[in-house]
Amino acid sequence: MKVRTASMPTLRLTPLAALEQAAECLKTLAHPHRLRIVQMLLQGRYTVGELAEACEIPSHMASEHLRLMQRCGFLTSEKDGRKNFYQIAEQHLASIMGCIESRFGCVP
Amino acid sequence: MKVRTASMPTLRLTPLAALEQAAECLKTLAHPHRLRIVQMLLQGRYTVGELAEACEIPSHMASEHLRLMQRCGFLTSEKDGRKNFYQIAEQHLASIMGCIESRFGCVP
DNA sequence: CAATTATATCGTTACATTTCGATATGTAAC
DNA sequence: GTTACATATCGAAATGTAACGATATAATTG
Repeated sequence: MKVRTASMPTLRLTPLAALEQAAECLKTLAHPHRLRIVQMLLQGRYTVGELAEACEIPSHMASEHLRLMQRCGFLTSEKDGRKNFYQIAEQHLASIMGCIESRFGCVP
Repeated sequence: MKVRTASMPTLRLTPLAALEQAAECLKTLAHPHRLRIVQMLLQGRYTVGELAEACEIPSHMASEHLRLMQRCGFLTSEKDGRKNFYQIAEQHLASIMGCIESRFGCVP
């Protein structure tokens, strides 16, 4: 067993309960189409159909992805006629997406 | 179909192929025990047994989590006798973990 | 060499997620 | 009212993932 000494700084650990929440959110984010949807919504307001077209998937599947992300607090929606516009609700998504983009490309 | 105008800035989109890679990595990260392991390794070098104890899991399961994270390039390991020390290989983990901590707690 | 310790791997079971077609709901156009 | 459109929901099939006990390897101790 490791014994802590004065020369050893105390280890900062987030409680497991908080890490479970974090893992849930990351799992929700961890899908290529959902990443693209978030990336688009960080740049504007879009309808289900527009997001589906950008991801090259049928709109009923985009709808499902949006429902998942709405359920964990990432997004909100506003109906306008028969269109449904989605937008970012969780502001931390900007910084997390920034990290992802800086690692996986397409940032000058 | 949405028509782009001068007042509308061009939409920056990471290619789907890159988002698939990103999603893979996020999926690997999206587990409470793996998050704790990464959080610890960002603060030092630890053995399988130490990481397992901190996560309160049997060490053969810690070993499995470590294997997954090593396989996607997050970690490397160095044997010393019968102990195996793991450490961070992917430097972007620091900033991503920073985002997660700032949202899910335990940062003053 | 036998026993112990630290880590890794295997095979199975249980559970969750993704995707898809079909269908439903609500709104607008004719 | 009927048709077309946008979105949402349902159920099934396929696939993926997590956890576990058992077992294996490899280094150290006695």
